[in-house]
Amino acid sequence: MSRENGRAEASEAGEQLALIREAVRERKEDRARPRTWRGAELAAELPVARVLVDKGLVHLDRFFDYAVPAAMDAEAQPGVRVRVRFGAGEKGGRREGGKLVSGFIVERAARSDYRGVLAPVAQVLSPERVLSPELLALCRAVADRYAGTLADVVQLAVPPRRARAEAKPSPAPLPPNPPPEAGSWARYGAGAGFLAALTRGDAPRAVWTALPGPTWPQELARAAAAALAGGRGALVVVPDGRAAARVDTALRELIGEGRHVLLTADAGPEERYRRWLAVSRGAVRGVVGTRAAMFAPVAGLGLVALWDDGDASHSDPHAPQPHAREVLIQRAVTERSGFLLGGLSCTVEAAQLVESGWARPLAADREQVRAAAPLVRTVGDGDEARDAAARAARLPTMAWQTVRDGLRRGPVLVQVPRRGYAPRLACERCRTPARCRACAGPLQAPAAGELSCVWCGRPEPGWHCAECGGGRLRAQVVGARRTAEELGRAFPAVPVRTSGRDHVLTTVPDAPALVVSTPGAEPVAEGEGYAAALLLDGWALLGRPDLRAGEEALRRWLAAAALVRGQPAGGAVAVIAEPTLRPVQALVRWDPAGHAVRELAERAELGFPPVSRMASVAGRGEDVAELLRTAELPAGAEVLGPVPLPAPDPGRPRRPGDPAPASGRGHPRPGEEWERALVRVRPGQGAALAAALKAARVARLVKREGEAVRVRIDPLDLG
DNA sequence: AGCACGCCGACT
DNA sequence: GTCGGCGTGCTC
Repeated sequence: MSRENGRAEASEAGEQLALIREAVRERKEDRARPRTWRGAELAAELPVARVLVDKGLVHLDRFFDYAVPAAMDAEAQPGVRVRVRFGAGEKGGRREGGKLVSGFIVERAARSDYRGVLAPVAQVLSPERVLSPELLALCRAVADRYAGTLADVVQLAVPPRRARAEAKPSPAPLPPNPPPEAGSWARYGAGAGFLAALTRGDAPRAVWTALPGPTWPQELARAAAAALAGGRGALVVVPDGRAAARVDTALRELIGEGRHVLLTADAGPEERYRRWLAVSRGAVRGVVGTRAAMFAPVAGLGLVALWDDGDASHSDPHAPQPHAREVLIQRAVTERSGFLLGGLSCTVEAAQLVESGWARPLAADREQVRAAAPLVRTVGDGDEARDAAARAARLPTMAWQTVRDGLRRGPVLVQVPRRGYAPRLACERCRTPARCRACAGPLQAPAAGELSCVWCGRPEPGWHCAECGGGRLRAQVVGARRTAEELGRAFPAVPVRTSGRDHVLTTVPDAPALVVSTPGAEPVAEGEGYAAALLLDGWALLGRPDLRAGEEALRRWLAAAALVRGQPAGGAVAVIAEPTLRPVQALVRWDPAGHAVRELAERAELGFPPVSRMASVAGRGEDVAELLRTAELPAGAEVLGPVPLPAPDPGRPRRPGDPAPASGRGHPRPGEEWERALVRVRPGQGAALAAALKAARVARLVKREGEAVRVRIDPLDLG
């Protein structure tokens, strides 16, 4: 910078300072208006506070400068929550009124680029620096990736304030625990080495295919303990409170009290904030929690771990709907920490991390798998039952025998699908899913209307199966849980216990019983585990109109089957589903990683996510079209559709866990026709896609053209 | 989103 | 001449 330049800037800054001082003096003299502050002077150093104003409006996704009164100088540090007047008009060189809104100071500065009179910070809500520079950078990165606003992401990352929790000091940090033994990690070839690398301070990245059985919480805890032993932080994110409690217990057994916290909703807001503060203040370096914990401001992160990334609850329902896997990948990279993505199953995204070389596989050899997994047998639902009792229960003979034999030795798990899965169309003869010839999207048949593509809307009147040439389609109809009731009647001497959405059982005793459960609610059987499991209605899971149907079916089957004793201990599983289907075969062979690799290859071939990247744009037809026309999409971007958006099912109220209708405003109003388009880009262009869609949306909002549109990066419901 | 400013038509 | 219609643009 030249001498002249420097001087010019300095004098400009001086002038501005004088202007600010004058404005503040005027305010002081204006006694008619009550003030929340009484400072006569501005802070001597860095009198400007850059503030993130907490209003979710897309076009306000930037910082605003405020003056820092001297009285607030010490407390008005970057990261604190403040109240500021926002939206006031200027009158005679002075600001009047304006609504009090809250925000965060993100930076203190010597001068402002704003050519006007700065309003003073109205109030520092608390001196607690909750939005650290690291957390701010993470929120910024997540907002960019998901075409969302910083304020929206910060709202997810920083829990609401609880004054009482802030008043208490956090306990003093404890010295690191000694490194843990390898324990059950010894069953995995690279397991002990992975733990050692975490303790040493390295940043190993692994996709871990967990062996069936109840030990994975201990293994997650051991990995966290290994990172903590090296004096670094560890963050473990799991899908639900039940899993979190199991990992929490395991970690406490390993490293004792006081070195980690459990961050879940059921602790209550105040207790949760107290624990979050202990992490934020650096008093505690270990975190086990559910989705929202993915942002936990752990100091010196040495490990981020995610369990079961295929579980839908890892996707935040609040705008901009970030996925825990993507957020933790981001953290592993920028915070140079180790990374562990584990599950009984394996998602396509996880397989892609391995295939791209970003992470390494962490799996046991086949011998270990065979020893730990139950014997899985499969039977197509067309097979006739030969004996009368089996026919009464509407079950194929083999399934019936599996249950009967299991009940002699212990509890038997019966997995029934949840209701409400929409059917997908498949070839009647060979059951190959029906796909669009133009974009390979799934086909749908509206109640009255012709066959068309769910993605691009192209009609497909003369469909013929690409595999076998068949010309007839079948829609899969859910068989229902009635089978389970009938099963209960068929074994009258055995107690029937149910676990579902409303009452979830945590455990069941090690005694003969039929345990009927929906996927995800399976109780853990005490002792050795279930003697057998019966997985019913595979077609309902496989027939969902979703790109991930196969992966999801396998994930749920594996989760249930992993609760059954290993084959050497007599554990047996019967799955009722077409034996030739890929997920069924993967279950029989207990090979989730292989399944994911094959799915990944197929998605690459068809141009599906995550190999390509997608975004969905929904809104009134004219608004969708306008947004897509104005957006400067990356080269080669492909727009599929738009197609009419199916009206939300009014018969089924939303329940927790259901995907939320995103981003607050902008629902189809009665009588309003909504459309949805998908935008598909090549790998590596996801960031450009998000940026383009965000820019186009901002431009539209600034110009106040049309209604809001919903933009969703990595949409889950790809019909 | 609010709210103030501004540039044209009917009124005292 | 002045009041006020709501189109346009900004919010530190």
